[in-house]
Amino acid sequence: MIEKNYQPADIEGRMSLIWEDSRAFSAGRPDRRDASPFTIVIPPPNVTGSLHMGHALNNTLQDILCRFERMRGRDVLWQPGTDHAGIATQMVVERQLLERQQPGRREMGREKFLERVWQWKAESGGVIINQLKRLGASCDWSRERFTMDEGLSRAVVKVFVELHREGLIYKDKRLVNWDPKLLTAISDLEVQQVEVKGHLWYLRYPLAGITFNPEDPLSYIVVATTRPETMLGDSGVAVHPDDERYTHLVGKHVILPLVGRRIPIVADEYSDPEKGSGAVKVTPAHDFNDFEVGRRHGLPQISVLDQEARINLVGNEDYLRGLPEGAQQLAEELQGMDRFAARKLILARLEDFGFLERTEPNTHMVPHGDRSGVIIEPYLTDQWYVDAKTMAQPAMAAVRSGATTFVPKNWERTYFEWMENIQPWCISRQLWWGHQIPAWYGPDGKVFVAETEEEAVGNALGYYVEQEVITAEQGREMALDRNKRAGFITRDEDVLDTWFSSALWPFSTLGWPDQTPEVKRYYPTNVLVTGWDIIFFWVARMMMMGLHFMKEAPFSTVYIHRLVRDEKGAKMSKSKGNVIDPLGVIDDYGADALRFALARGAAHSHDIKLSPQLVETNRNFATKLWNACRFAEMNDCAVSPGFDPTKAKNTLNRWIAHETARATREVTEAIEAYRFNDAANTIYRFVWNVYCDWYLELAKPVLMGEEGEPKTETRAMVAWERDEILKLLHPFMPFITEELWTVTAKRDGLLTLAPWSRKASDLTPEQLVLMSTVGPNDALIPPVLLAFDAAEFTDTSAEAEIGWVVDLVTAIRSVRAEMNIAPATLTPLVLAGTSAETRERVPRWNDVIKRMARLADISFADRAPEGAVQLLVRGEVAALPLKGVIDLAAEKARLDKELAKAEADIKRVDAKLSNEKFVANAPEEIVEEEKEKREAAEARKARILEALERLKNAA
RNA sequence: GGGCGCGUAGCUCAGCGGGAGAGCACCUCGUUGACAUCGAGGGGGUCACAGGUUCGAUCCCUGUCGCGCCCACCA
Repeated sequence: MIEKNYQPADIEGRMSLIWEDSRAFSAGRPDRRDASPFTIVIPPPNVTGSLHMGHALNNTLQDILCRFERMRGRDVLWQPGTDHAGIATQMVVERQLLERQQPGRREMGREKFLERVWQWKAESGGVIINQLKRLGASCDWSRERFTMDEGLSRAVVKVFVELHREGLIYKDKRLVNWDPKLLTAISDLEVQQVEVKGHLWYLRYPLAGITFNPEDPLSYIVVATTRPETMLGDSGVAVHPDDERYTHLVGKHVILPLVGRRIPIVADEYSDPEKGSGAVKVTPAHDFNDFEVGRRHGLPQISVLDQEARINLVGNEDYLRGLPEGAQQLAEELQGMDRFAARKLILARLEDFGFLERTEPNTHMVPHGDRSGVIIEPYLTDQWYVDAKTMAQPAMAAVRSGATTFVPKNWERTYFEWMENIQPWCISRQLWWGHQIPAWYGPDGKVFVAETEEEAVGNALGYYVEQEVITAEQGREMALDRNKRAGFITRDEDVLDTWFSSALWPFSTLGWPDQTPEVKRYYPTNVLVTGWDIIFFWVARMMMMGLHFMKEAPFSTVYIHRLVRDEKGAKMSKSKGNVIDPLGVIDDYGADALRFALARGAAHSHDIKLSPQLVETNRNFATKLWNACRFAEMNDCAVSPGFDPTKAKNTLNRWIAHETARATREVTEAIEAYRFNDAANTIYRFVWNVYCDWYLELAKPVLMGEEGEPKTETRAMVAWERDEILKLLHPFMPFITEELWTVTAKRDGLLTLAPWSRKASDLTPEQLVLMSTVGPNDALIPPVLLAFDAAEFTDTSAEAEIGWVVDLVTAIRSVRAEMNIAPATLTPLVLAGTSAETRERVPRWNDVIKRMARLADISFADRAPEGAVQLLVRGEVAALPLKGVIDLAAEKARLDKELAKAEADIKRVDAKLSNEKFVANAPEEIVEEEKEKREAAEARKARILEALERLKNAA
């Protein structure tokens, strides 16, 4: 028995358990061994994460695909898991320590701290997994993975070691984006350019050998800068080689103000004559461009800041080298000062001595750390890099060749754009939480990279014994005792960028580097579903790693969805306070309603604007479905074992079967094309506007009438239809559909494992496999199946007959409303001059039409009675004799309006048909259509004129 | 500076070469035997603007204006 009221919360809790108990979502189910696999790897949420609307959308879409393919008989693996999220997690735990006034990370030491993080992970990590379950995500939860699992860590080490051996991972000393708050290097992608209102300062750099005089422009050269404090590290001034203003100065020197360093003026194309003064100061250790300029001209790299971006000059050999007496004083004064405080002081000094020419306001982009929010400092350090440029080549080729396709296709351009300009990927992070880099150093700094400590240490000791740095005996002792080798062989302290392990996700989760059966069966995956914000972070890097290690792209399709925004279109953010919590929405309206709202909004080229009200609308839809099923139940509409919908005799039943086949086809094609919104909207309309509004309403007289064959058939058809709807809707609204499936009949199995279309159930397993074979670009081959279905169900005569009923009822309702006829007033209907076809139809629909159009009776006549309202339905006249009730003038006005419309139609068509070029150039069928339109309009006009004539007579 | 996307009914969006669509909101009517979380009906749009291609343009091309986003080391 279906409960009277739809209560999503009850249902959803229950259904989750049932699915879990039946292991419905397990990959490799015995009944699917011969089926073709379908794999999706979840974008692993951070262990620190909790479900937000972006997750809700992302996972709803994945779930739709997985449930759809599962119902089509495929062996689905939706691989779940979480990401260790290096920086984010470390920050969470550090904050917790601070809140509890416990010793900080550094006081604890690395080992203790990591223990603490693992403890945190065990206690509160991964709450998001349960939240995903509440959303209805049909992952194979038994296969949940974590990027720092033993197995996945093994994959990380293996990849690092192999890429290092191949020269694709290397260590380099160059400028990195340094986060002075988190005290770690970060990658280009973790830097956000933020527009900042600042200043452009024009500085006078005195020429060497000439006495500086602020009044004499020939005694100095002007450089402009937004970061005056970096002048401490200047080691040159660059001018453009073709800039005639400065050619005579190239090769000469300037004396760096305040500092006193003598630095050269060089000619370099980097310098832009249009910008600033046309001469630019060169600070190789604090600016990416200057770094390159400095390299080209052999200028020294003078780093003047420490890790926390404080001035560091005292004892700084690079800085002090070649400085005159007295330089020490400035160094001491500035030492330890924050970079911005130092800027102020330096500017004041420059001004005091006449070195500051002028100051201009200047708005420019300043790099910020996306986690810390502080200004990033280009900083000279040793870091590990991936040769992304080399690895990007196969990754681009795979997309170019179509081995991997982006949907929508435009994103490929974005992908190429980035890949073509890719920079070395800095993968080392000065953090503790993460995969520690498998590199060990000897006393001379030589690097030993290996998969295990034993191996690396063995190699190192062997090397140093051979070099006679240590004796063989010492080597043996150190090999056996970690304490003995401490200080001699040390491990790299750094960990890898979180995205390094994420990049391996499509194969590391399957057990790689072991050649597991899962790797064989489920790699490459079919589709990756994600937002555009992590195309670079994640998608591109999975492509690189997948192609390199698996020799195949990790997925054949990348579906990129849009963002979820609030109802006004603003990005949801905590600070704006416009965040809609998916779990709250689920509490209020149910997961199904939320999912359907998201799916209906998931258009290709628009972000989704979500409001609670929108979810409510979709909850109402669920209620509608619920009540439709209750109606079926109340009328004893039950699944009938031998029932074959293709053999239905009743026109109405043939019609709904026809409509269902059409809807099934449309929904299937839409999901295949990742047009989730089209799919969901098609079902919405089919269920509400076709099944409920017309089919059930038209079936009522039969269902409430006497027992007999029509009633038996209709009951079976109502139930069959209900089941088809539950199937179509299941990928979108899994909970309510599974509940209704369970409650409405004794079933052999769960809906979630039921065959997608009726015919699929009739196919042999071999046929099913054949049809779900993956083709190029993951194109499935269901058109075979659909053509089959459609042909079998197509019934144009049923369509025409029910169409006529629908039009007739609609026309009568419309005119009754217009004429303000009370619903209680039953009016007679006279069909005038009807065709034999109509005459034959009427008895079949007599009850229905009377009921739905509020009629007293239906009769035939040669012509419409005088003073009747005359309607045109499919070219024939339906008259409502309402003499006395209707306002003749109003009726005349109504007919005049229709006449005008018919005449306008004729006129427009005539304009076309009389155009020789149109007749000559337009396709034949279009011309033919236009002619038919004209005829129809002419006929309509004739009928309306007759009607007007009769009206006149009545008056 | 480069790139992408979007401007269609009050709102959110479909449609993307041959007569302007949906949902929500709005107005009118309705306690009809699944459903008021509902039913019936209705109003409302020079499809941003200007050119071009075409027999024909909301749809294709070019430009303009407006909005949003991404990338970029420019002093």
